[in-house]
Amino acid sequence: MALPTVTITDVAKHVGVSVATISRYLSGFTVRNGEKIREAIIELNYRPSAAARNLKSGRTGIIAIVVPDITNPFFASIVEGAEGAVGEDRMILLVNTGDSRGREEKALSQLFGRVDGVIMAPLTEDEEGPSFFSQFGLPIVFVDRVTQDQEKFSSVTTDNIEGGRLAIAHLITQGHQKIAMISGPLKTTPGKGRAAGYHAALEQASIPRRKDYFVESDFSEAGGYAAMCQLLDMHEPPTSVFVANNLMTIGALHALQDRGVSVPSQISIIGFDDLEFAQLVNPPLSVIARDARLQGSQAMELMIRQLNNGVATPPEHSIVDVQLIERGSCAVPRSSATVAFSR
Amino acid sequence: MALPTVTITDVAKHVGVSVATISRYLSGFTVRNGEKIREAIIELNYRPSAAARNLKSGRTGIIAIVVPDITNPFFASIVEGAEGAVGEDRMILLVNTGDSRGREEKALSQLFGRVDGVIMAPLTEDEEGPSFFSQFGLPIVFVDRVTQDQEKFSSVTTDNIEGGRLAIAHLITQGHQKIAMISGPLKTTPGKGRAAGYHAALEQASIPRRKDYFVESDFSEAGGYAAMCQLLDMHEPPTSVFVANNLMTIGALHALQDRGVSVPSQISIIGFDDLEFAQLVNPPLSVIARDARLQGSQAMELMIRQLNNGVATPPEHSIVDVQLIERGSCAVPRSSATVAFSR
DNA sequence: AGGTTATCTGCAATCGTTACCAGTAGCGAT
DNA sequence: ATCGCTACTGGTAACGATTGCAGATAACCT
Repeated sequence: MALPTVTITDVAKHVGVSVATISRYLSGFTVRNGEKIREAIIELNYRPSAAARNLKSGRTGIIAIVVPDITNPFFASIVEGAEGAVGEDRMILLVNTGDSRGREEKALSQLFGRVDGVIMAPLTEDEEGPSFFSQFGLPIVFVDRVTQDQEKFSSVTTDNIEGGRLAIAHLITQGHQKIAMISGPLKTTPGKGRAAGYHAALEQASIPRRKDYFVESDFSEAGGYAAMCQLLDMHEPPTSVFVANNLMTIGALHALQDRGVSVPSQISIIGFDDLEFAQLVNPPLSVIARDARLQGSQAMELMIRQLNNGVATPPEHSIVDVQLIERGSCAVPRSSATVAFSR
Repeated sequence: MALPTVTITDVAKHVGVSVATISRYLSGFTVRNGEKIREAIIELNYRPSAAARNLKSGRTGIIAIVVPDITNPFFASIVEGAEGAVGEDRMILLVNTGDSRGREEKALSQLFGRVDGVIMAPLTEDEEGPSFFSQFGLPIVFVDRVTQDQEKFSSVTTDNIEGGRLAIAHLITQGHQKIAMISGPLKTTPGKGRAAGYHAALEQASIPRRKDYFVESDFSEAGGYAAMCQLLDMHEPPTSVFVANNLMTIGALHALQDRGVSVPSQISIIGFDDLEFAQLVNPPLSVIARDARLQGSQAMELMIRQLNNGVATPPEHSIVDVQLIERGSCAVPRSSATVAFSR
């Protein structure tokens, strides 16, 4: 290992031609000593320096994906989808910002010059004025969440409002009136959208809005746990809860388990984002699902199109569908009478 | 966007000094016009070209992580752990090989020159002779799985044998005699190790080995499903099953659910690798757990140490512990009489 | 054989940055 | 004024590859 790095010059010397010829051979031109060169490359174990190529061409062949949390199955699926669509001659650089705004900014600035473009789920979208991203100088495709730079950058989002509506409509159909929501942060696109769907569906059914049935949390498991506890501790707890993402759903289910509250006989639960194990939970979890992998691959396709067409390409906005998957965690409320849960 | 890229030369001209001075300013030396330079950099929005720096220095500041499947929570945790240990001045490039040997080799060759080192969970370890990796010319740290290049590359693995033994010992303690295993591929390190633990524990308890109770599968959910079906279809099915990884466990549970076999009253199940939701499954799943995040961070630490100390650093081998987490999917076998499961 | 293409070749410039080297300015001491 | 010292500066050669240009070679035709 660590043999003195072999360069194109070494190969040229070894064969007895100029570096230009080697370079041309490598880029597919027919060369007189092609066979000899091929052998020399193998013998010397020559690998072209990506760094030098990048410098010359200005392209890196790398696309960054910036996500807040790779252990969230949703983001993992996005990455997988993007990975599948990236093609032969490009690679993915993953950045996990760990829900830290600082890391996100730092990472982004470090990305410059290392990648040709960035696919990202930004942490917050409450940028004031001309956003940080617009000065970034690299193509960006937003996925799952968007900023105000709609007219500048492409995006692939979910029909969050419809998702929220579907969930609540499902609960209403089953006779629920006391419908709570454990929401994500309202300053994020999905947080806002799903909450809007919740409120819209309630309004449509003329169910009055109860402030205490709407808990804004943070899309984390711990947050979901705490929020569910808060709902259970109420004097007049809801008969059903819509939980706005997968991690909070896991937390909420843990809370219910710890409190010994049974689903769906005592309370109905519907989550957002399907999970590999949603069917194995007791009872199988009903969810609003969407195709995260598709979101990832679409984002990658938008990015590649943009890179190939040049900077003049106008941004595109794609929205993937949501669907209700009924499994059994939602049922007719046991009684319309107030039932307080024991601590 | 896409303004003509501003280089160090532009900054130099703008300030009226030489490029050398700008370069020195950037690397932290005190220069006469430091303040002016700072302003010019901001005004022109100058970002140093990573490509040029790479070419000059020979370092990229990027460490690759190559995993077979990023949607597997175990690998996602590894990545997260590594991400946390990577430090300020390095980044992670993720490669998802999708269980394809071809992609793995291709990716590896593309990685050359783009990264300073590779942390990887190799797909197969049955390399004959001097392995592919030894010619790779870049530092490698193997994680979870190792190749025969022990004396050449560092690794962070799990005590798989002990894990297998723990699982089986637990079942034996509860009175099981008909203990089956759904194993991973025997040509992989973890597959081999866990199977060895299984056999060792049986032998120690003087339980005769039954070939038909050992099913070699492929670490995938579908594989686990099929293997469990095979076991259930037996004339004399086992009373307990040790499933060698998380995805196969999910598959196996699905199979049991589809067949209406209840756990643990009809069959006991113990998995390998904890899952976020293991406690939410019905019944809560007992597993052999290990700290995947720790494995990731240790791998990254080994890599960084190696990069800092130079190539002469001897390889190190770290093994992380396993532990039994009892939750309730294992119980005393209902009866020692043969019970066949209906299809 | 001579002339005309069609291919292939080497030279050298270039990408943006860093590092070496020599040089100059500033400043206090002589 | 001169000297020596420090602290900074600019010019320039790399790093390894690609590419336009002009020249060389081969191929083809009459």
